[in-house]
Amino acid sequence: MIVSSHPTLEHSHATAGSATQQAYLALRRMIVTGDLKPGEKLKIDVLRKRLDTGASPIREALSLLTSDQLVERFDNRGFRTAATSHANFTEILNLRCVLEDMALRSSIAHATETWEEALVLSHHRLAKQPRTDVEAFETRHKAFHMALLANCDSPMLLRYCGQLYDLNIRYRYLAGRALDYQRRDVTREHAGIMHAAIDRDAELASERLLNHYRQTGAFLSGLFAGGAPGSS
Amino acid sequence: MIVSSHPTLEHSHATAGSATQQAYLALRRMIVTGDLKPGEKLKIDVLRKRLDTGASPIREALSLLTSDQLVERFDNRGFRTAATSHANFTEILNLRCVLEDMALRSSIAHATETWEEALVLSHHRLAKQPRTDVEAFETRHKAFHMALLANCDSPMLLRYCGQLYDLNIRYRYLAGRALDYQRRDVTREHAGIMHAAIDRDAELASERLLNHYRQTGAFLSGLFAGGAPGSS
DNA sequence: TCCGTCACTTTTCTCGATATTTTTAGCCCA
DNA sequence: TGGGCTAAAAATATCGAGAAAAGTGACGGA
Repeated sequence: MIVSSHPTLEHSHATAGSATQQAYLALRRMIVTGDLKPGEKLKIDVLRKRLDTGASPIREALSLLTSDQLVERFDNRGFRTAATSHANFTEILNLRCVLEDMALRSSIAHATETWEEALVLSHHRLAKQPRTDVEAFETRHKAFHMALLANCDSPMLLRYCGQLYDLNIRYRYLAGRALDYQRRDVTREHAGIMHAAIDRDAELASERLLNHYRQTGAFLSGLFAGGAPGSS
Repeated sequence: MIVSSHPTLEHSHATAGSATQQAYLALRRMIVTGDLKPGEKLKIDVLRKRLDTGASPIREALSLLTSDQLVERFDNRGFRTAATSHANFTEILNLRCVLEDMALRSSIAHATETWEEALVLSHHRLAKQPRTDVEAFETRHKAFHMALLANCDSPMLLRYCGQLYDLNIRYRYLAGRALDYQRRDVTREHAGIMHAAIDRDAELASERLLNHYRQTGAFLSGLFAGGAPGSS
């Protein structure tokens, strides 16, 4: 169901998979949710004990996380989580706006009934999910946003969007519940985007989507001035 | 000097580095140049013997190559090189056009003398490099194109451009010397792009750059019809 | 006081062996 | 003949120990 940014993992909350896979998922979540802080050194041994697995799976998982730009690797000097900064946040926001705009328009251009129905479904699930369970909410939130783009004809573009989504969500976690959720009626915004998409109105849908992002973006960006998230 | 698409490797033709690093570079080149064919199964043991190293470095190198979308990983089912297809080629071309357009404009907008000089230098090196040594030529060709974008203010965007460049060059290698170099005066095209950039004429530079890409693109695309490269 | 050097500690990286999973091939039975 | 089961083979994935590299801090000379 849930589109992962990485071709390797298919299951959303699967029981097992290889040790590497489990480590990958665990580490990924730890980084995205801020459990592992930006720029933090990732010592193999520490992680090995924490996740109760061997060094090889950890090492391989970290290498894979490199794809997602959540981890950086330094030859003979180990791994660390990607740093955060205001500039980086802005970059992500800008790239998302450009790429998601493309993807959304393409998605709408190729609209099918199946896509439309999947979109409605993901929206329903999102609307029904209470905000109390933050992780569950974020999972569905991503699922909804990816469902919007899912019908686009470019898997690579989709992959980039997924990646950028996760990088962005990381900043949301870092900002903490500061922005939970400002004063906006986000639910209404989602519905608005979805309806425009269903009506095949690419122009309107895109406008609403980008607005959606830019508002959260501006808010988060403001927090930086206040010195909230970020390492450097 | 040479901007690598991967933060890990700094040296262009360094002597050593870790075994993983060496494997990464070797495998990368093998895939890009078509020595390892698209969609090919990558058996650890075979590669281990071929590169005369352990299984761990191979494994880790392959995981890293995942970042570059040159390798795909399947849990418990090993690795294979990324497949090629006409659709994929088109995707890459389109993404490149959008992203390089952004990057180039940004690069020009932030133009400095240092950047300008580095650009001129890379162009000179490219012009001086005879086409007989294909790999050396391609290295400088990439260096030139990246130099154009290098001054853009978004490292992530740059990274994507570098990745896409390599994915594209792979198709060129696959097409073989079929397009070496059609009937165009590519050298003149490069000079044209560079001069527009130096003149800070973003509009013209971008137009020339995209034209440059689209022409090669159209040509390569034509080869697909003739059933030249690609696996599926 | 400052800088370079050396030995020591910590951490990363690599190897070879073993465990687990997938794939293949053979076989039986409808 | 063909589908499904089982055993053997092949490949992947994992572990634990040892080698190599980077980091640390004390000592000695200018």
